[in-house]
Amino acid sequence: MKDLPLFAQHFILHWGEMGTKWGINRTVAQIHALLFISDHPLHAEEICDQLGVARSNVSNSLKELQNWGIVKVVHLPGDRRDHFESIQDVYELFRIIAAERKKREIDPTLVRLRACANEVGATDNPADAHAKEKLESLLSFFELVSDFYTKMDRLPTKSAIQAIRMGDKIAKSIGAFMK
Amino acid sequence: MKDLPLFAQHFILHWGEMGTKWGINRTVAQIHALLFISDHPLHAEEICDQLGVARSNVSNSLKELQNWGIVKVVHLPGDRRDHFESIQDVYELFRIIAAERKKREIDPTLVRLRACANEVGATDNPADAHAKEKLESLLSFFELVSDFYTKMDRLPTKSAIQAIRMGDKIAKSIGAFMK
DNA sequence: CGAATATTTCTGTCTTTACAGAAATATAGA
DNA sequence: TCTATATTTCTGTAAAGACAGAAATATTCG
Repeated sequence: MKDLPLFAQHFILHWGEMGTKWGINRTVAQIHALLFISDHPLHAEEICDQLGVARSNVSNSLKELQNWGIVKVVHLPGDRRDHFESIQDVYELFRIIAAERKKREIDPTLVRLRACANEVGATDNPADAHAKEKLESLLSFFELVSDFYTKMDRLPTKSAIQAIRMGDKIAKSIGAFMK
Repeated sequence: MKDLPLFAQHFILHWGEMGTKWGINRTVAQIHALLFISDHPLHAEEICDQLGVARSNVSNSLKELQNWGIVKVVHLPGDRRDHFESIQDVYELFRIIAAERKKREIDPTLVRLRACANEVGATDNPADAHAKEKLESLLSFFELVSDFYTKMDRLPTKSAIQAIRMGDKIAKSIGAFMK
């Protein structure tokens, strides 16, 4: 890590810590940070040297990043080694991460909540009335979030960003309209 | 856990697994799930029995949930024991979670990115030009997200939900407007 | 104040995850 | 095909996190 400029070290370390708070392996996040700020694709050995982690660790972490779809393999002419580069566009990056998290976490939760709602609906025990209502409201919320995601994901980046920028004005006008 | 109806068991177990994927302790998430679907506040001993975890574990997990602000202590007349209840409104629940995550994760990242941007700005080494640009675009993105959060958080729940519901129409109209 | 009960903190164990180094496998060019 | 190089998988160890049970502390009521 000593070879890297100080600001890069700070960024990579912070990104690694952030990762752990979001259930992402520290090394995985650090490698991503390194690739993200790099102006050219790196091969595994370079990543080892820069971050001071074992070759195997880098190999597995890179596979993980490729599974997430935020790092790609590229080949350089006259070089047999795999080189790796991160998605460079920030919005695209988070769009992919959001899509992946939805697929892995929101969607299975929807399935589970629907199954639970079925189970509780079948028993129809009055003692479960409150729990039933709670699960249903939770399900509604996740469906709302899921639908919103789908809508936003269909939009081109520029429109989506614009919508985010104008979030308050839009929501305010809706609020006024509803009164 | 055997005392609980099957759907409740399934929900609690799933919620626990979800938690781990988001960097939240499994037991913490399970206790929250239990309190969320419960129609009355529970005391620590009841939580132990229902989930089959140690008293100390429950104690620490409850403290964690209180730190997040999604579980509150209540006292029942004629009972010395602390009783605990979860925020019951789903939107309010996720509003609080979002606020807390922003405070713990987005805000420190903003601070860090600004510091990095400063550091790289000071050196002004042409070799760092690309990294500088990357960090700046990342910073812009986080500032956008942060601002959006602040705007949305100021809105009453109903308006916010309405804005989410109408997300696609709004964004589409912006998109058309921009062309 | 003292006993009973409730709660937190401490300590050690167990489980899981992270990770290095070695071994095995795969790949490309000679 | 053989050799050099790249990559992945395997294996053991180390570190971190989760958690139970015990001990300590605090609280309430008689």
